[in-house]
Amino acid sequence: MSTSITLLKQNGLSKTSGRLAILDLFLDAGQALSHASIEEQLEGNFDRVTIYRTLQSFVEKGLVHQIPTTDNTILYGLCKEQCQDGHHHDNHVHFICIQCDKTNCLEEVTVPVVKLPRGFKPVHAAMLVKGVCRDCRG
Amino acid sequence: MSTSITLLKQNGLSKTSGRLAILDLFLDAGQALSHASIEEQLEGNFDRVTIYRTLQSFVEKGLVHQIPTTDNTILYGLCKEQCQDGHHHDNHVHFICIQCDKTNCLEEVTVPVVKLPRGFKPVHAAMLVKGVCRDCRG
DNA sequence: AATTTTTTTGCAATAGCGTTGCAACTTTAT
DNA sequence: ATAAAGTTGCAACGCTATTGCAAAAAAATT
Repeated sequence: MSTSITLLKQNGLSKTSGRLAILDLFLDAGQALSHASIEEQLEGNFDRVTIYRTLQSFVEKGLVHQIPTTDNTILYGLCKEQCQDGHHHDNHVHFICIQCDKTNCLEEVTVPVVKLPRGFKPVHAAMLVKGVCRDCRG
Repeated sequence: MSTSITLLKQNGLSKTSGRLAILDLFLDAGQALSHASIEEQLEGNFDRVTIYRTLQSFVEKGLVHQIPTTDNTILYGLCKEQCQDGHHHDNHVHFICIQCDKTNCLEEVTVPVVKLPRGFKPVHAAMLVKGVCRDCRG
């Protein structure tokens, strides 16, 4: 059975062609994707709304996680290794390349714990690093 | 001379009523602001487009910095203390309260340095912490 | 202080992003 | 095979953000 079908089942999502197609894009890409790039890659085979709703359901079920950006778009990341078992982790650092513009989940780099001022109670932390990625350094 | 006039001069921006009004909002707020909340507070005294352009020029000149979010809006933060001298720093942690929804610049908490995998060259790092803020904990 | 130059503002129009309601369709359960 | 539940596409809508241009304001010049 294909990885994408397994992933959908594990996360309690019914198997539809749209979800499989989008999930395969993530598995192939190995990087974070935006709604726009998904829509482009699907070449009109699925409606924009379907893509929005699919991404929404993926986030709700914890299949992918949202990555904050400063350009008012949302990036979606699929964690390959750690999340196969249904448990989702997004406590890793995200790396945004300033040359190729790709965003990678650095799953081996966990977000460090910081000491907050008195009174602030942390629940979740995210970290974004901008720079030049491995591929662009050559 | 008022703080806002000084800040504009220091950052090479001409003194206009719109910029002064928006800058005063930041100085009063002590928290990060979105375009929407600024527009609301200005009560129609300035055009939406003016607000966009003002924020853009503030970012360009380094008066304020953009804070990434996952809800496809951009937040703008003014660093009070460290940035008075014209030097802008945004290497601090941002705290987003999940109860009151306010975002604070924790200027005393610097973003920790993380060790990246071989090949990745960092240029800039940002950190977001979600949780309950001082005011909401009571 | 008056004039010129430069910059900024508001309006109108436009484009893009994201959501909602509803009927048709597909998937899953019985 | 059928019924129930969930998903999809379409159309419409609302919100966010950008651009061009003329009027207005600020800064520089004389």
